[in-house]
Amino acid sequence: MSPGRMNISPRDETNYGFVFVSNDPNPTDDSTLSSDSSELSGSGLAAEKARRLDRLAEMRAAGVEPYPYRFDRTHTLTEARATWGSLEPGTETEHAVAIAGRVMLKREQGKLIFATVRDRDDDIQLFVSKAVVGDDAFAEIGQLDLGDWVGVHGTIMTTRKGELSVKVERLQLLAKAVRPMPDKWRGLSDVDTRFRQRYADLIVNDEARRAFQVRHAVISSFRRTLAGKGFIEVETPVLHMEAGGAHARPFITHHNALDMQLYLRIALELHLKRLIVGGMERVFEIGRVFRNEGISTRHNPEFTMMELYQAFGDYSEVMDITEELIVQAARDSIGTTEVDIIDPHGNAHHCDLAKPWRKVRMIDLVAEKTGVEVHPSQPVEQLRALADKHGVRCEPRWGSGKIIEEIFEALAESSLIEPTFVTGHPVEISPLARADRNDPHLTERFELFVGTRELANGYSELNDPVEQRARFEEEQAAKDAGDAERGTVDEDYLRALEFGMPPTGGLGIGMDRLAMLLAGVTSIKEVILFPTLRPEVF
RNA sequence: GCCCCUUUAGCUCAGUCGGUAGAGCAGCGGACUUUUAAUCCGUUGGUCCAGGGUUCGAGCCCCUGAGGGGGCACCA
Repeated sequence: MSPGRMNISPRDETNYGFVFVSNDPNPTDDSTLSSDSSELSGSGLAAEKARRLDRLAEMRAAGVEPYPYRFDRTHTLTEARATWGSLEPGTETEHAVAIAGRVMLKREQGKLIFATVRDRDDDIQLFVSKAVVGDDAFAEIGQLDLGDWVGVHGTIMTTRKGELSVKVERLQLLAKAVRPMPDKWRGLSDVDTRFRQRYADLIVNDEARRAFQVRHAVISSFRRTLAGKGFIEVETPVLHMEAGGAHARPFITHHNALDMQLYLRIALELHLKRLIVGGMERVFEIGRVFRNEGISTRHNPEFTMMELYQAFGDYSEVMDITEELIVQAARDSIGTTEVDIIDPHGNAHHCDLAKPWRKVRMIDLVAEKTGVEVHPSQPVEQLRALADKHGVRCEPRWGSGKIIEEIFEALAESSLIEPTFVTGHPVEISPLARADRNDPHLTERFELFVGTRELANGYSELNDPVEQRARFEEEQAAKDAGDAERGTVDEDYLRALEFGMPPTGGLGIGMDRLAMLLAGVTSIKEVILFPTLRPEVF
């Protein structure tokens, strides 16, 4: 123990006392009556922080900066392990390295200290010998706390048991952790804390880090695949005058200078198609959209969509792209196309995503489940009766197409475990999709379901401005009749279509849900770093 | 919005019949020159989520509320 620990200067005491009091407004228990140093003898959170802050003060008093500005490392730990990971046990080398990371574990053993240091992708053991670093440095290293960031100069070695290690010659504190780490072995399991304090979750939970690595790999895979196909990545407005392109309630916000109500976007669709009108031919955007709806294991109010639009294509081509994007993302993120799909009941279904995906019309799935042929051209009373028979509640204003969708969702959706393209949605529920070339009541549309979750949605884009206006007017009429999620007439979008949009195939993929599938997690919060939560009470 | 579950030390968790709070880790003191969730000895640490109520006595029973989780509804 260094002399300074027991005998801090008055200035340090003042400093330390201020911090302590600010963190604990009520330090009036008996232990504080004797002296400041007695605050260091407890082991509550406040006392633990106080001890660590005290160490900071000692270091500063000794002229050592505990928060230096930079550290130049020669190797990441991944690189070090790749280079020397196969050394024989008991090897000493002359290879000098400089590595950096966070102290995760510490094992003091007499005149040796072993510590495990981790950087972003790997960890390595530090081997500290009193005989090598000297008494003073050994004592200082012994003062390190779990969680501290350190930079280390040393040589590569392996221990008798074969553990790759850096034999420390010089160790520098890069940043002091003044708050104790969560449990070193069991991590952090309280989900509230995990989501609110994601930093702590990432420090101690390998699974959390892995899920976000998968998410990153999926998104970068998409960018590569799309770049290879000649798609251009664009960014379109988040603040919208009209919240169009999907059926959803928007968030409302306000611009002060323009004194104008604005909506946060609920989809990327209408702006991207304007770019197809403008001749950009192949565009995509990976962007945040916002829907003012409930929160669940599958829904976060803000989530990430990838939408793409391809001129001269139709929905069948877009289905091919969908499959290619997702299969490649699986390879790039988890190294295989074999996944265990976890259904809402928690059962795992092994599945090879690389197998061709089933394509089935929505009306055929409904017929399969009910034994009755259905079609949007049928009278609404007939379909309402069918819905009643299967316990599906209908609202009076719903037409035949909407009722078919409701029956599909109630009866068929839960059986769609393996990747399935559900196609041929009724026109009524697809205001931006082009009518089927063989059936005016259906659209050339598909939704991809995996593990009963909807992952993607695409169609042959409606490019007839007259037809689009009529569809918008139906949406507006439904909205005026009280259906808050229906759309409005977007005059600027219609003007764009009037300039002429080439035949176009479009696609939207829910990136969060795809990341869930490939990461093998059952809650969307596991793939969103900072999910929406109620405010924490401090 | 509704229903169910949950909340105990910094972290992970026990807590029996209602009798006044425990363990492991972390921390602190000590031993140890090849450990690795190091080990061993000693030791500090509690607004039992909050507020009411019942009771001689509440972590435990009752009521209300809050956070979180799951489900339903809504949706992608």
